[in-house]
Amino acid sequence: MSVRVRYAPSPTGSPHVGNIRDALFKHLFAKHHKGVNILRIEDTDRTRFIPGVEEEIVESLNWMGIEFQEGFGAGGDHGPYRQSERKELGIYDKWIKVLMERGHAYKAFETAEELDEMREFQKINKQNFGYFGGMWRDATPEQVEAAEAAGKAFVIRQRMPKNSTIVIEDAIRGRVEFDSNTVDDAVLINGDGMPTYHFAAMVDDHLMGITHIMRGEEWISSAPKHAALFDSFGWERPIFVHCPVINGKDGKKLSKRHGDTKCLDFRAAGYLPHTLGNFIALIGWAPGGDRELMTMDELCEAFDLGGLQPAPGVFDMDKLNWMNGHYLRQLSPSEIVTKVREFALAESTAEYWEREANADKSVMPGLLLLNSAAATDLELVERAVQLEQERVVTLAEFGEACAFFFQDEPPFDPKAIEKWFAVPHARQLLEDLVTRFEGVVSCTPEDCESFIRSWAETNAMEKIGPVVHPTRVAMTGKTVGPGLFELMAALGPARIVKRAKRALAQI
RNA sequence: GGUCCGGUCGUCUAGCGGUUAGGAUGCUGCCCUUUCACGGCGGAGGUCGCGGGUUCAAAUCCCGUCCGGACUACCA
Repeated sequence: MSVRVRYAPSPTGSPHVGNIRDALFKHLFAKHHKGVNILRIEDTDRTRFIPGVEEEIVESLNWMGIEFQEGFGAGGDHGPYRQSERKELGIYDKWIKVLMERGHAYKAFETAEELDEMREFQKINKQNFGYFGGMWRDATPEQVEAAEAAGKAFVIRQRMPKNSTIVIEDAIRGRVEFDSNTVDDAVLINGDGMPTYHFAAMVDDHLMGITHIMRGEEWISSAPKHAALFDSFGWERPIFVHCPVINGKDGKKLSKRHGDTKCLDFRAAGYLPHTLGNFIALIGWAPGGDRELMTMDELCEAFDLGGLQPAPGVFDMDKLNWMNGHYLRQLSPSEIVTKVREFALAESTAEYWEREANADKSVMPGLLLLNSAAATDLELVERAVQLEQERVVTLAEFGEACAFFFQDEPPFDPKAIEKWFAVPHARQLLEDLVTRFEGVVSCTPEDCESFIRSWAETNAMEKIGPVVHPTRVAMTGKTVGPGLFELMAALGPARIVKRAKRALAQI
């Protein structure tokens, strides 16, 4: 039988890296087995629905290259793939009726207040929390009829079997046993007639032929409810795969205080989708051996349940940065220029960098400058990008890193001036620089190098450092950056002269 | 309170009864070198949570214990 898995997000918030990793695992698993990955929207709780999130889910998934062969936005024979629509079609009504008829579900008429009281009582008396039958599990048909006749609101609860052991075979953890008496009677249909996750997801998983229920480990404790549901219907249980979650550096659940966690924020921050994918695939899963840097195809090829980790992992930004720098270095300058330009122009990029949290970083001006420079002098931009790509970690950094190439008057770092324009030979050096390149049409890195070296030699300098540094400050305003000769050649004689003259005014 | 899950360098992990416990990242030293990076070569960092067993032999198997986490909603 071919593998069928589903990614079933709830449109209550933009997907964070944990959600996306969940989706990635399913994509890899489905691809590996040439199976089907299904996208299903779990929007049964209308009160928590946030407009626009469905779009963000799709956008995140598309950006990451996570594919669906079936489901929301992809079509298929098991639709609709939005649970609210399935509810309208009466799918859940039909199946809850079956459950009721078989005695595996019952109506419960407690009010919210009564339930609160019950929980309070349980807490005070140190009893197990939860609804284990209440007033209605064993109510007589007459009592139920009377309550209905009185127009009381009700929910439909699962009648968990008593005094039995429910065994879950988890693909990662193996056999997990539960005493059914410790599992409460979950609400299957709420007071509005909407199915809850416990019911809708399991019915859909069966109807959609899901073979593996892959989900976060936070679901382990409700697995017995789900298993019991499948048993009650007489359906074959899918294989449960409870994946480890991703935590923040402090070992706690990922949240805003860990910085960016939304998938799309990583895009806006300048990370490559493949970096994020490769990186998060390795949290909670390993291909065995020492493999780390892998293409999407390699990940698909290598992915198996056996490599899944039982313990939660921590999201390590340092390693993400390293990996992004690595992949950035593998791109050609023209590929990078294209990416940076798209990146600079994307609305989400500006939105991200204008946020208060990023107010201290000036990223957009450089990005925009690079973009407009590319329109007039693509060659310069490509050379600039090529020279900077080995010292940059994200797309966002290219703007600022390359800025001095395109600025008419790149700002001087005061400390750089202090240090290198104060040397006794600075003036003469810059004047000679002007003389050498004035009126020259073009120059190669070799031309620049020979100028610097011979200048050092004729001025009896043992090393070229004292010649290079003042020149660098004159050319870029900074003390750090690409190799001087390459950078000068990219700038060209005209700019070299102009900048040398400008620097002379600073001495 | 209850149920369940988890535990190898700071972090991600390899390991599946016999290894000097390996790799990556981060930190760090050296080399390269015009700076910063990149790259190359080293180093520090793990009593495999702890305590018992089983075994000639345990990170690997068993038990206990501690610590961490999840769930315990008419949310997912």
